[in-house]
Amino acid sequence: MPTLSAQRTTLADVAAAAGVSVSTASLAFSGSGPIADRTRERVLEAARTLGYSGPNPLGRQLRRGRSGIVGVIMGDVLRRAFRDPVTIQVLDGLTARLGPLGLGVLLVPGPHDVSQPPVDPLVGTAAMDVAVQMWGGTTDDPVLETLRNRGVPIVLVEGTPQPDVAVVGIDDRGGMAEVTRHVVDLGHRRIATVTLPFDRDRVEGPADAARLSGIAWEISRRRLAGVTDAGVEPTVVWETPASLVEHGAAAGRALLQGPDRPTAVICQSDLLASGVVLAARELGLRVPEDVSVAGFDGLDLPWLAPDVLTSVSQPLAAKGAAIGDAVADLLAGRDAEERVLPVVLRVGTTTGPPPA
Amino acid sequence: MPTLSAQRTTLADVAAAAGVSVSTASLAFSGSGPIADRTRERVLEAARTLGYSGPNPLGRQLRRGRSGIVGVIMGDVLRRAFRDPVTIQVLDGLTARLGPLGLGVLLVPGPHDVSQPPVDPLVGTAAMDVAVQMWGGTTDDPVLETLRNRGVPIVLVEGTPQPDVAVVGIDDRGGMAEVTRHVVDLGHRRIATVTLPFDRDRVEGPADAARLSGIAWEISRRRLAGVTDAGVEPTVVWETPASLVEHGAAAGRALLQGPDRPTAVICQSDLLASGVVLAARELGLRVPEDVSVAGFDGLDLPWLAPDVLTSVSQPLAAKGAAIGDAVADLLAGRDAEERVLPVVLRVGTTTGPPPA
DNA sequence: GCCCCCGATCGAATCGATTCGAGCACCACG
DNA sequence: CGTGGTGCTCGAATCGATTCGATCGGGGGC
Repeated sequence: MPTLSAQRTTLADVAAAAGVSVSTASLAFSGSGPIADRTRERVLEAARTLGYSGPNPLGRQLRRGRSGIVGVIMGDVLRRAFRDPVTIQVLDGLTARLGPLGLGVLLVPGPHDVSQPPVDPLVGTAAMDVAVQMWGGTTDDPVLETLRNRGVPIVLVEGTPQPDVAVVGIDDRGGMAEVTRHVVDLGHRRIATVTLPFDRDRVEGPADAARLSGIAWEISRRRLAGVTDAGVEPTVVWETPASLVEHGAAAGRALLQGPDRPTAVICQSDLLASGVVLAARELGLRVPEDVSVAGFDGLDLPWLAPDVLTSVSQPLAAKGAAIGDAVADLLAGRDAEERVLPVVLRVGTTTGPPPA
Repeated sequence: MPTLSAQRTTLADVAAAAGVSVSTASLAFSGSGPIADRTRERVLEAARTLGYSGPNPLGRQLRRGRSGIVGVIMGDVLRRAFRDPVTIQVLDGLTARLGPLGLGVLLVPGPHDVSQPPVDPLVGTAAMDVAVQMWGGTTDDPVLETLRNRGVPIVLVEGTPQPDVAVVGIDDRGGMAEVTRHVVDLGHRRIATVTLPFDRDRVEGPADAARLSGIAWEISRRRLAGVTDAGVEPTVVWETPASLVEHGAAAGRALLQGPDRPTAVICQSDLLASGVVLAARELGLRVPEDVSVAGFDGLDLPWLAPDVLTSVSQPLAAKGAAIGDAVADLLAGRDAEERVLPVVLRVGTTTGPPPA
């Protein structure tokens, strides 16, 4: 039963079998420190015989004071967050950068819904050398609070800059201004906008002044500010509960009815925008002849083919890598500067001049 | 600087401050064992004063011999695996079940491509109490080999049953047979099928006898067998490199040309099927009047709306939960029985009688 | 031929908590 | 007033590896 013995075999056993001290055996595995080739061989041979597959990570971690784990806090239900290709691709870029550093990603779920406690127990108890919060992160975020108490360094993605927290983001505001100008330059004047959620309440529908003045989530606020920067006062600001195709479709159905419907809809995400496109088609409107639609993120959306969504491309893999760099900085004791990645306007086939 | 002191404060410090022994202080936190309320209060008070946020997980883990971590091995690049909603939703169900058990999920990437070493270093070195392999898992899988050497118990999802490994899966074969019979009953005779990858080579195109006889990945093999079970000999078996909309579209474009094109296409995943539907529309074919399309998984595909894909629904959250149960079994030292979850045919709007 | 130095190896302390058995004080009962 | 029991608290061992300083032996330099 190699399973059982493998679990119980320790470095001390191997050392004894090889006739060396524990410290020497340790050197044979870690490679740090001087050791004669012959000795190392002998130790490895003994390990092989005993079915010892290397030092127990738990012992190593305790001694080193490092777990080699980066906790990634998904700002929301896994399911929802994961249907967001943006998060996924960033996560992919992150793991790619973290792997060579010998670091692994521990998935920490956000709260499942408003009724549940806002902080997953793992946030307070799991071993992690650094935490990455993928979304949200207002100043009074209880998750950040907990992490700070533990003394875990934090990387915040697309959140509110604050002391003692490394921030990684993109130029949302500039990108949004750029795509808005593109739409304005085409001649549009009646422009509506569809936004990401404002806060944990996740309201759906047109936002009134009260809601507009209290947008908690940085990303929604910044992207909205971009529209204003371009000199546009949206006819409607439509708030969605999540960045999903179906919410975009619902927004589209609501916005694109009636005589004074907007001639262009600018969305804060590609998923929302593709929902609007589908809704427009459903209503018998041609895109872009009858209505122009723009998104944000620059995703490949195979199901819109042959159309290409006009959008603002953000460098997803690079963003993941930047997060990884920030993590490395914090681990090395450097304090990480704010990283803001550039975005670029992608003009597709879903925007054109407004109908005459 | 609460950060620094928090990191360095230990249970011993708290005990000293509270005027109790370390063991008593430990009891105050763990809650196991008898302790007077007043004493506990005193300890917690001292902890608060010192900015101690609870026992260091590393120490606890070493002592307990448990890390509280479940390693989840994504059978493929994160990016690709994550674009697969099936994996995501299962993962969500899994974390939901694992949370209450105090377990966290460590993401372990599969190899990025064929040229890279097939086993991520984390598989061999990261602390994990149980490993879950989400995909693949042939008998000679080097990942499983490594895990076995380490003595880490394994849960295999949709893989080849083998000794010492807990298996969770669904009734692929039965489900596929059912949907195939549905199509046959509608009157179809010329039926093509689009499959998931056969192996790490990820070939794209029609599969010849040689390839058909050597399908390494269990899931593709079983779903194909389901078609045969229903008495259907597919006119073409089209292999794809991954379960993605664009590969389905490519298959559709190739299959749906020419005079003796199939009247129905049965796909091994919904993503592939939706690609086929899009390709059909692109070619000016009506679905289901000109061609019927069926998928597998039972996903919500908002972009096909108002169409609903005929498919075989698998219980994704329940699958995640079943994996969690298997994990719990293994941790408790029970050996887990094989879990096979039922599937159910969902007749949508994409299948109908063949053209006259 | 002697001494010094360097490379290899070893011992022992340490990381931070958990846990078991022993000890102790106090209460209740006889 | 003595004894048995109960309920807390404490000491010490332990989990498995890393690492620093000390030791030992052999080869090279003078």
